[in-house]
Amino acid sequence: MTQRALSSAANPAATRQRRKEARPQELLDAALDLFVEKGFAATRSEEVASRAGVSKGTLYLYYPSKEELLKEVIRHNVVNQIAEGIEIVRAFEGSSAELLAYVLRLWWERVGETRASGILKLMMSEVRNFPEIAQFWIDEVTSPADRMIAEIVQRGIDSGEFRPVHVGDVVHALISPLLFLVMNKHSLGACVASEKLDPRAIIEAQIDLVLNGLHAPARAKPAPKAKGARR
Amino acid sequence: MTQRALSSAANPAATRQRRKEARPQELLDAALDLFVEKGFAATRSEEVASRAGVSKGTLYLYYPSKEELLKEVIRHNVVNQIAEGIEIVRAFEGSSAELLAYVLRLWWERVGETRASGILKLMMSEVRNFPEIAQFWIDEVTSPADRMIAEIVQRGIDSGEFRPVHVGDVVHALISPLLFLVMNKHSLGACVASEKLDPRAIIEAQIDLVLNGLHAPARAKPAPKAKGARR
DNA sequence: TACATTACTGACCGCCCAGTCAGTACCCCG
DNA sequence: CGGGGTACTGACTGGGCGGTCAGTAATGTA
Repeated sequence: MTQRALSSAANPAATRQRRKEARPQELLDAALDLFVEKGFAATRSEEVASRAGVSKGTLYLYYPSKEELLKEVIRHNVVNQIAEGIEIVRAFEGSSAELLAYVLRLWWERVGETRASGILKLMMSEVRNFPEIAQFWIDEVTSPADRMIAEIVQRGIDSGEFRPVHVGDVVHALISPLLFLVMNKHSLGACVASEKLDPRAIIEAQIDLVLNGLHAPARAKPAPKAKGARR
Repeated sequence: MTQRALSSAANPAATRQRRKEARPQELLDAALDLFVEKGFAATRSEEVASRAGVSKGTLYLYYPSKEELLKEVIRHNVVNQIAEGIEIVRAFEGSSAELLAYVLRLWWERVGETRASGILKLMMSEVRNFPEIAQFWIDEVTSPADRMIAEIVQRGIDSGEFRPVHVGDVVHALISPLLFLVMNKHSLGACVASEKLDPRAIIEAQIDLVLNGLHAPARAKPAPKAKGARR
């Protein structure tokens, strides 16, 4: 996907090319990388163009402003992921514990390890300057995702597989290490080699730990008490 | 026109004041708030000055450049916190489980709830543009903190209170929800009221969950569950 | 080969902002 | 009360960057 951009940037005598179809995607890719790495405000639009192998003028042929480019980067990288993931999960058959483990691993494979993970850092860093994006993000990403995890946990409680914890809080406990890994990958981990973590291992440990913490005492089916009650 | 009205020290008098001693701190506070809110690159130095109740020229009397101001903001807000926290923890007497719970609550109280939490977001967002800061941060913050938590967990394992998990991974499981809360507080949570979380509740849930996940099988020595997670 | 179409270029414009410095006014000391 | 030291100001500058557009060259057509 970025080969073309890299080659034309590296190739000194590259002749000018007309590739109307490929430009938007290449520009989005370049913009995502740079916005994640340097931040939106610190990235010059000419850099984006240059990394995509075009001139600044061409960038503005496809996107009316730098800000609109940012929004398109976010929209474009989010849209496909979510619904697709939810569908995969719905099709899963097995215990709630297995499903939770499956979801975490799947998410890391499909998001954490890919360039899409950069979107998360981008959001964290920049939302406050673009409030409209915040609402979009909640509606399209966090709410659906939270709801999906919550359903799994709730099902586990109902079936007696898990003890009756507060569902919302467990959702956060499950999600936060994934975000932690992503943030690390795009901040400290990208600066200092010694800070590189082993994501797979951490995720497996988290699965192990939380499933142990959720597991209902093995004796009776209904769990002993409503410890999770709050609010 | 109304620069002075924004002053935190809040004397509406239009007369210019000479307060050499107080300026540096006020400038650092203003800078921290704005850098966290808008990002380093997107914050104009005149805004910082104005929020601190001085003119831009005064800012440059105390800090030689915007970048140096950023570094000073980070240094200043980090130095005190760490060593102090470690000392408090060393003085604690009690089971490892109690100590872990204590540390999480203490951290939230001393960092998560205070303006110091903004430093975390600032780091995540900006380190990649300031590699020197990354090393400083690791040496002064993440390494000591990780080591401290790891020691507690290790002690718990040695004493048979916890099952023999991989220490490093558990440290991440413990830390990540705190970071999650902080990042939320300074990004989505600061934009959309509906995204506001209940940090205390989430921390209590995390404590409950992880301690359950860590708990060694009850066969041999440890006393029955110490689940009294209440304040 | 000649022409029409249009994807692409890059020099240019005007605004914005980090950083400066000659001047201002506060405060203290006599 | 006057005068000197200095904390503070804000107009100014120089460079940089978002955004534009007249021009250029690649491609399609005949």
